Amino acid sequence: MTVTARQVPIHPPGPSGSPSAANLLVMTSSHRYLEMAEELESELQHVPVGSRVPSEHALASRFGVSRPTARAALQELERRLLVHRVQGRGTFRRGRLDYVISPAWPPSFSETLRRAGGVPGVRLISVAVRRAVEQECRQLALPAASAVWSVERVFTVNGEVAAYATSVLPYRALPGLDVALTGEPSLATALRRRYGIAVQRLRYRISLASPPQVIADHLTVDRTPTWLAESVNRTSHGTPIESARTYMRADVLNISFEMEERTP
Amino acid sequence: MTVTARQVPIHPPGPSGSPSAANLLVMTSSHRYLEMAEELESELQHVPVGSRVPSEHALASRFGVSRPTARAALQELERRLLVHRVQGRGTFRRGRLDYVISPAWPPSFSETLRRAGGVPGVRLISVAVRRAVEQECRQLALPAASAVWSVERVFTVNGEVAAYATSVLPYRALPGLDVALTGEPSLATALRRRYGIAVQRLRYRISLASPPQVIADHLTVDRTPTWLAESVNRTSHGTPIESARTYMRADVLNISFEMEERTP
DNA sequence: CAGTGGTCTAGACCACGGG
DNA sequence: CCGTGGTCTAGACCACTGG
Repeated sequence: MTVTARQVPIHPPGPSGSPSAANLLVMTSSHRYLEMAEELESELQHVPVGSRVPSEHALASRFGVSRPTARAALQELERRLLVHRVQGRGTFRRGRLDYVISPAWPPSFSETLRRAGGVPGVRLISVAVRRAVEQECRQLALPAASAVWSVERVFTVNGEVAAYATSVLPYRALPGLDVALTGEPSLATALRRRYGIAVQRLRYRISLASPPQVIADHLTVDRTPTWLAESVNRTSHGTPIESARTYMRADVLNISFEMEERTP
Repeated sequence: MTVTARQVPIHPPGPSGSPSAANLLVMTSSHRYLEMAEELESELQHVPVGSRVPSEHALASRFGVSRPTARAALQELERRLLVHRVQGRGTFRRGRLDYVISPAWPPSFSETLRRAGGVPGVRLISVAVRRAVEQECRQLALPAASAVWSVERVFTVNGEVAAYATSVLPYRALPGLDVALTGEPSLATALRRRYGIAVQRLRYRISLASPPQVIADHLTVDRTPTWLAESVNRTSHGTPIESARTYMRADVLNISFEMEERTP
């Protein structure tokens, strides 16, 4: 059985207009900016990441439309995650990195990014001690209201902000974590070097969410949806050691989440 | 909820404005549509899903802005997945369903949706037999160029199109699948009733992608990014039985992907 | 300083849905 | 039929980046 190739009725059959050409013009003229987007998208296929894309003004005159229309076309390409726009600088070809999460690989942002061919960076925003809330105690298998480290970090890839994470770790088990982190902002590395702990994934849950304003500011984006990963990591002995919430820009990273093969 | 309320500042703050007040106006007036979006977002928190949201025209007069500006505010809310707009009908509050994928649960779209509190529907688009490409043979553990069923389906939730899937299954193992599916569009149910096969997840990979135009048409959306799930299911004996590619609307479903707990 | 994108106006016509 | 959202124009001013 085939797909039937449903006959689509002609669109607005203009008043006795000339046959096909007229129909084509009518159809197209009401979606001019989408046509432009299609045309530009196909041209962009062969353009290297980071290249400059013509300006709104240039496109307006090339396609013979007003600037708002040319702008709409570029915004459409931005929604499709194909380009990246910066006020005062221009529009540029964008490429996303494939960030693969798998139970088989260690839970390090930097490691995962390097694997994807990116140059990772970490910036420590804050380290603080506070009492854990109920959910955090449950996830880390701690007594109620235990003291925990709260670590706030921003991650970059190829110089661009890509993610924001808040991690919560048990305080007693990790004395001097604040000092350890100021010299070595990679949490996985700090845990290994300072405490001999090799972290592994325990739980991971990912979804798509519109970030709160505060976090959107850290990510230097508007509040369009981003990845939200909620994770718990453990030591090689099975003890939960870190609970994290990570927001990741969907226009920079294409998260690809792989499920472990079940042993049959 | 009444309209107006909020005293809206006078618009064009003419030259020689008053000092600090003027500064405030300048700051705000350059992000008027975002201010509107913030205000509307907070109002929308308490609005039930499906409710009508004021029209562009109404908002323009309420906030004292032009229609394009009011429109920009509503589009911002749409990007944040808070509202849903239909030409000729209006703007409505949107709610996403939490679609949870976990190795522990059976790989049935309908089942998963019911679990999330939605009313699922399936529409069969096509069933066909063809030769498998190399990758499909590998995933299904079949000899090269084996015959396979290719099944195309569209899924709805609460009457709205939510997903589009193409499944590939071995032909020899499933005689008469086309007939079985015309009466029972749920693949999991058909496999169980007709062949006594209980499918389970084997592999699952999820990411975010801009769908091809053909699939965007099936989903009745523009080409904004959607979820793309690539999955392989197996029988209870471990034999791969289905390989699928599923596009799911991110504005309808919030996919939440859970990793199995590793046995320590 | 020129060029870029970001915002905004005040209109216009169209396609669509429902009464 | 009217009201909705979808598209478009031809301008305007602003904020930001870079040389």
